[in-house]
Amino acid sequence: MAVTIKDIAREAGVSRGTVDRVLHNRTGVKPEVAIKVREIAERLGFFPNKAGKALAALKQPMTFGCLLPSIGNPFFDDLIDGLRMAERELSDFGVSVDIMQVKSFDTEVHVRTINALKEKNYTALCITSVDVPEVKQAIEATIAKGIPVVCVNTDIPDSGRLCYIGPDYYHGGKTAAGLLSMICKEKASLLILTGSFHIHGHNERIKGFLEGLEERKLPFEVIQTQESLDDNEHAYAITLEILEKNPQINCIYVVAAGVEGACRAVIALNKESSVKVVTFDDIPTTKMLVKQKIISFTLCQEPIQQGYRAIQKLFSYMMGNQRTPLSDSITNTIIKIRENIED
Amino acid sequence: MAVTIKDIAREAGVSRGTVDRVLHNRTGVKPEVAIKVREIAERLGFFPNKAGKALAALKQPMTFGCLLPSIGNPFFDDLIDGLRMAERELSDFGVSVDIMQVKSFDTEVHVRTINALKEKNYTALCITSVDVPEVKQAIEATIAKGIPVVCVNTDIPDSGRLCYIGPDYYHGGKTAAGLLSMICKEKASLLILTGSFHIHGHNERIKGFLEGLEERKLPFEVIQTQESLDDNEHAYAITLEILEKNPQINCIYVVAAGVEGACRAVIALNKESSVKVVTFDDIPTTKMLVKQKIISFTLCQEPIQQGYRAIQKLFSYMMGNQRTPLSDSITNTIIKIRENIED
DNA sequence: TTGAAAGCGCTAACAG
DNA sequence: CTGTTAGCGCTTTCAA
Repeated sequence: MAVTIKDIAREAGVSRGTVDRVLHNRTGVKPEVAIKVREIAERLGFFPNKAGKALAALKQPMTFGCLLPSIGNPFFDDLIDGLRMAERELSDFGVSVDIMQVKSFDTEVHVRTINALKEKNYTALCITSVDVPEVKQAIEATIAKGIPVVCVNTDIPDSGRLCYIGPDYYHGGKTAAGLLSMICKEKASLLILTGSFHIHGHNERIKGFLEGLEERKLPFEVIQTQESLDDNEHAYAITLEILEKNPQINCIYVVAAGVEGACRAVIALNKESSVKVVTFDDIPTTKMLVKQKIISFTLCQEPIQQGYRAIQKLFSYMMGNQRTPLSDSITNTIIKIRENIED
Repeated sequence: MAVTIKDIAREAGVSRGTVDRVLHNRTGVKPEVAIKVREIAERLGFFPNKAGKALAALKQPMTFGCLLPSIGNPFFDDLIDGLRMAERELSDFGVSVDIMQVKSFDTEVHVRTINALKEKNYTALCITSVDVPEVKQAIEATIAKGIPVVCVNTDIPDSGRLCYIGPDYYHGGKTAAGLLSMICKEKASLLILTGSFHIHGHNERIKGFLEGLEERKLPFEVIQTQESLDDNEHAYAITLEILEKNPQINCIYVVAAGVEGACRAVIALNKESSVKVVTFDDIPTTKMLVKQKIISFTLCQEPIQQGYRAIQKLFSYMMGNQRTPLSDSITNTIIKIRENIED
């Protein structure tokens, strides 16, 4: 049986209450007693029991607030599933999760929402936002109020956030390049479809991709790089136009949303077999297109894990002594082809 | 706050002890009272609180016994990491894990070990063994003694095991075929290296592979299928010989261990660029060979998850009412190439 | 500055 | 057949 707070109390000749006070760095303990208790705890290798702690914590249940730019973006469905899964698993420990969904990555909307969440006195926040100064400030203010924040899916460095949980976008791009150069024997003439030139993750995916192609020594030429603005109709229109004007294009690299639109253009031009499409994530339409072999492969980022781990991390942080910093959690780059797309 | 046993007791006008008895189907409760309590529990949507349960359970700690044919097989290192990870996470709930490692899949050794584990009165067992009648009987005897069993990595159906946690071998083979047909433009002349013709999983990987190639319409010819007996030296020798005799071979499909040996032969014959090697799992030597591009890709089966989930499943089964059967947990087929092999 | 006690939800042992 | 009680480990409150 592990060592308990009682053991420490007995050993130190004090009461359990005093030990608890010391262990939580609360005031009102004679310094010499505190030192002695700490020494004994250390020596005995004390580690607080989760079950006992959780049970006592039930009296002060915790609620985590989330901000997700998920409206109209099916990618987040899986991430939300992960959040809910963690909530379910931790509900017996008094945890609940509130999700605030917004549409788009508009800075003003995000700042307003973060401030609203701050006022609601959540135990902690879990957010997916944009790396701009205004948002950073809103996060700093939240943390200053004593509400810890984690970033999920998109990092906002230097904001004071506890940690980042999400993919390594650069690495995803590089993996795309690796696989493409395995399936592509001729020179690659590329159409790159990004979501927005202002989103860091999208840029990283392009950078990793191009550097990866060079590393693999696949000859290539970027014919054009365009923004889809995460909109299928727009993606369809520009893909159609560019493919028509540049018949030499044999590969489309879709960095963000707009996958279905781009593929629709490929199909409309009867280029399913001459143009390879490489994408990210596996929202339902993407899955279908992989199964139909319109998309050669798609790279996923474990969205369920992202949601799940974010909540688990916050929980363990709140349950811990709140002084141990959390480490980042980078999700894997998962290659999906027709055969394993339904995994 | 969720509904507790106390709420039910009050509502039913009985004591907490009685409610507990009913909920655990223990004897000594007047049938009509039992019915009433059950009805109220149902109506209130009662679900026992994990933390409370765990705390009480500390008085009767549980120990799970494991059997793994892991000696000399680095694949199991990751699986063991998963077991230990779960043990660590659940240690506060009184869980500990004993691992019994054996060498090889020898039936007699396995039966003897299972019987030994049975006598040690573990709370439950978690085993990787062979699907043969003798082992099946040993498992049945263990279960008859009241010790539940789960199968990890390799299923033993109809043995009464609670559930299977591991890969879908057939599906792994099919995925290998899918990817191979994407990177291979000419007819595939195959050397298939299996571990043993008597291991079901290995056969499934071959079956899935061949059927997958047909589905993808990649022309192919199996030049030879040989047993490596999971031994690198043996794999080296036969690969060397077969490659020399059949220079048309352009693809080696390694279903089990012996990867390093097979690759050594490819290197010895300077065939790194003319022969594609496709393997399973990512033990250290395999990782290295993927990085060196000797192996085109390797298919992994989430070994850490296998160990982790096995223990978690046993725990939740023992903590639950022990009447809800466990569902199988099929791990994903993870494609790894040079770029994501270190994920 | 400290100790004692109550209680989180559940289980088990003991009385009746 | 059923109620009472004690206790798992920890936190918090009240009292001293």
